[in-house]
Amino acid sequence: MQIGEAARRAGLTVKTVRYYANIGMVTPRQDVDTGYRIYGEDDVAKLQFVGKARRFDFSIGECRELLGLYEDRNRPSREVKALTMKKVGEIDSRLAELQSLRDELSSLAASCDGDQRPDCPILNALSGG
Amino acid sequence: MQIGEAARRAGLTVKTVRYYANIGMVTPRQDVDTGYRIYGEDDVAKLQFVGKARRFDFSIGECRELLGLYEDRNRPSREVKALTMKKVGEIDSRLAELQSLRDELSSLAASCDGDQRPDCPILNALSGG
DNA sequence: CATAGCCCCTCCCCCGACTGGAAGGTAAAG
DNA sequence: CTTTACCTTCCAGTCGGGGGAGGGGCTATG
Repeated sequence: MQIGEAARRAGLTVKTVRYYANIGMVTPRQDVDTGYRIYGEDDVAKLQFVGKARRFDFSIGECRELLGLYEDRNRPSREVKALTMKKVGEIDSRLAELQSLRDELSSLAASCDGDQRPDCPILNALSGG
Repeated sequence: MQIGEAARRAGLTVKTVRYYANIGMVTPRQDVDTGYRIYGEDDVAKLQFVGKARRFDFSIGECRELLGLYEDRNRPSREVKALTMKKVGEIDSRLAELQSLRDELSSLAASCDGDQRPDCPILNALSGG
């Protein structure tokens, strides 16, 4: 199939799929005459795999790594699990960070009258060290 | 003072402070002879303001907006509160998104034995639509 | 006097992960 | 034959800076 259908079936944009081909992540066959990229079912599977991993916040490098493990029929699942757990840890950190940010901002908002007067605790807090 | 001290006192890198000068966010005086940027106390206050707002996940554009409100002695605090509430909403969305991501990933990891066998639920889940 | 160690400057390229658009080839339908 | 909908490559831009080259300048020490 052509890139358009492959992209549609993988839930990605054509631009993104072309980008993945360019960086050597998912490399389709190429029509010698037209220069069109030709995707097979296996390519679509890989695109779906990468798409989902990206939505799971894996970086391109990590996707490449996962894809390597995915394609290697003899890989130990230990490596995959380790990578996943590492990612979970990172998400936990980011969650904690965002949560404290949210609390701080929302208490600032609560302490602000939000009226016409120029005195605003939010700006005061921001301007204080 | 010179850019180095201003950056140190604002908790930013020199590169960042120079960048803020270039984009017109915090514009110091300039020594005619040496070309050095000269920062005053007011500039340091603005840098601190922007630095904290950035750590609060406000974008450069939003910082510019907040800084405008900060510098305008007659602005209604309503505008500031609205901007803050909007940001809190965005953080809430991102939190929910990250949380579901985390749950999905961690349950995948839990279902994976992590041994030598090539069968891995994580990869199976990723490759499934 | 030379050297070392800082501080400052501008300039340009680099990152990730794409996205947008220009300019042009290809294929199928009317 | 023309229109439409694909596809191609290539270049530039996004955001928020970071890295480093190449240069000027100040002070302190040998």
